[in-house]
Amino acid sequence: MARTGRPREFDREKAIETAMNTFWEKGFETTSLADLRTVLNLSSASFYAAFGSKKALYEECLKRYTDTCGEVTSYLDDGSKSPKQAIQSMLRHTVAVQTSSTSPQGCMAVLSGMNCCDDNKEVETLTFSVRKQTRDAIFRCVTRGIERGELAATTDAESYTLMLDSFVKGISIQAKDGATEEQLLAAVDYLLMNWTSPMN
Amino acid sequence: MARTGRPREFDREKAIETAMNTFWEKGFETTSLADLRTVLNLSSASFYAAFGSKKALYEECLKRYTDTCGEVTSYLDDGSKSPKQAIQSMLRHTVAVQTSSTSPQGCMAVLSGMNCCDDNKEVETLTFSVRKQTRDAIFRCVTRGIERGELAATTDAESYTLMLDSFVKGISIQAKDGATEEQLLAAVDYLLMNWTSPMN
DNA sequence: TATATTATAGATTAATCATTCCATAAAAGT
DNA sequence: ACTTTTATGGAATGATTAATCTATAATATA
Repeated sequence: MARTGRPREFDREKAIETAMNTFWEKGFETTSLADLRTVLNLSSASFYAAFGSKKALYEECLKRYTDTCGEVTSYLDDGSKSPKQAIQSMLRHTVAVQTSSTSPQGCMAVLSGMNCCDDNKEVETLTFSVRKQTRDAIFRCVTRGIERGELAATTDAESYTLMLDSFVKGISIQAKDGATEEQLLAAVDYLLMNWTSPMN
Repeated sequence: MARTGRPREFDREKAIETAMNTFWEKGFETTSLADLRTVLNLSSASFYAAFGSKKALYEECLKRYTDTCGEVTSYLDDGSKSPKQAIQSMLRHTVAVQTSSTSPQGCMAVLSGMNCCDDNKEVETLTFSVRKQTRDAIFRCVTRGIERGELAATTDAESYTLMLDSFVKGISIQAKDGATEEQLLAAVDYLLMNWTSPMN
């Protein structure tokens, strides 16, 4: 059964991508509905018919982000690599995405939903859960590193994870502040010297 | 010559401290003038007579922050300590401040002025310069570490600084996300294992 | 006591905020 | 052709934004 009614005149998927980039660059609170209507070239009625609300659109955009360029758990949970290699490839991918000239700098989950007013605390909660997912995946990777003997058996997985994850979250600030891919890749190399690897 | 006219009924210095904490916790854009008037218990006229504008007050608050609890360059430029010890004491102080229960979590220069609308780009610029000052001080410290032989002579000071500073900036996100002082101090210890110190 | 100066409370402003309403248009189903 | 359904453009909504205005109050100086 095909859809009835007047067909939409714009590509909803492309609109989400465009809105994602806007939220990513400017943040949830700082992106006004007028901003969205401008970049999407939509009337108010069309916007609300298609997306429900600014907040609902943001949720779709954040999901799009974690489903595409912001996805990192696949790197960290890749059992075909050594834990150190998994962390390394995740970090390199993260640096590449966050310094790319074709998308906003930094991580959407760090930069776009950190400070919301009381009415929009769900947005903070949502971005927090994304940040937590990354941290949990790093923890799994560190745990495997200890199990495999890549890291000392005495390593406190939680603290070591927090060390790595703090660096990861800091990349967003550096990228936003103008650090280049080359500079951050070199920083990644220095960080991983910390990871004592008797095997490679 | 004493000041003439009706005396102010509130303590301007205390007001700056209070406003600083509000901006620090909620961010510049998310803190409304109504919010400020509430926490300061001030009428609009009194507010503008005393501070000029929301932006001008923010500037005073950020200066207050970097002059007090947000001050870190003194740790990094302390020549009486070894460069590694200087970095370490700076990191420990930073962790203590950013996880203290008596003030907002994280760093004001990272969290309060990251995403501003077009009218308030000066606020972004201002917080950026604060972040840059910290990075420059870390760079000086790293350079001294190389000169003294604490770090390998082949160390790229810029990249190593970026590695350390990314961690520093990431502390803000972790603190805001609920990391405790103990957890972050342990993370600091793991980070500094990276700093190869033949001398201590 | 009179004047100059500054602070106060509270109303007011124009702009912007996210959202909704209304009339019309374009498609599918009967 | 007619009804149902959904999308559209554009005006209108009430709330909130930062900032200003008006009138009055409290101080120092002359």
